[in-house]
Amino acid sequence: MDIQLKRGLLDVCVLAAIKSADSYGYKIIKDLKPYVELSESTLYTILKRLETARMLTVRTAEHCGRLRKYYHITAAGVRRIEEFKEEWKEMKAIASFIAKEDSDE
Amino acid sequence: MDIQLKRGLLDVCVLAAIKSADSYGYKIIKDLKPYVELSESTLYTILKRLETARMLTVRTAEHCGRLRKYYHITAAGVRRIEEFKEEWKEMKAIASFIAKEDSDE
DNA sequence: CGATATACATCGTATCACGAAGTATAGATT
DNA sequence: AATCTATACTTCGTGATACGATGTATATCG
Repeated sequence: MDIQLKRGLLDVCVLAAIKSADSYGYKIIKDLKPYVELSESTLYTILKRLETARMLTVRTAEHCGRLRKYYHITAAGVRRIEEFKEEWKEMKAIASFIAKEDSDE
Repeated sequence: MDIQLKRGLLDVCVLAAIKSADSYGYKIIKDLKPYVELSESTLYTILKRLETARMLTVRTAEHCGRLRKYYHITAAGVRRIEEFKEEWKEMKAIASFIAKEDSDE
């Protein structure tokens, strides 16, 4: 899949992945795998960015001797998802414009 | 609308805008305006990129004393649109994942 | 004991959208 | 005649971003 195309989805995907239950980096990657592939470096960049934007909070916890950083969505993060849903309507309009132009020869 | 979100659409939008009939910069911007706003600097960057990728060809013509560069889509450009339609299916799957995660509280 | 999975971090690079600023002409308004 | 607006294309610099490469460290399994 084209990198440019999925760009705008990634942040919201990560937010969606932690929305119902707090999660951590490695798990987020595995959970999202069926929908979008994203590398570790990409994910940690995103998590850092979302944290700076206060769309999530972090809590470090030990799990079987290994450290884990659990991410928790904030109200701002939830709002971001809602905002995305609105933007998605515009996206659909654009996509149908493309399909329309393509159909009439 | 979020810049990142529309990124992947822009190239294909421009291709769609010239598909049924050759067009030129200024007209493309006006034609796309109802769907996506894009500045001149953005458009000309895109046109240059698509030309380099051989997805369109350029022809300069005079129109009432002013120069116009008419853009014509190539077979590769048409294929790019087809490819987009496939990618769009994946995009829809991702968007419904986001909506799903968001709905079950 | 070595391979694999888990878990996180950092650096550098390439791609890209866009604002700003510039050049130039035609037609309308004052 | 002068000014404004629309048309039309160009270039430069910047900030945002995805990602490969590389590194650290531990647990588990064969």
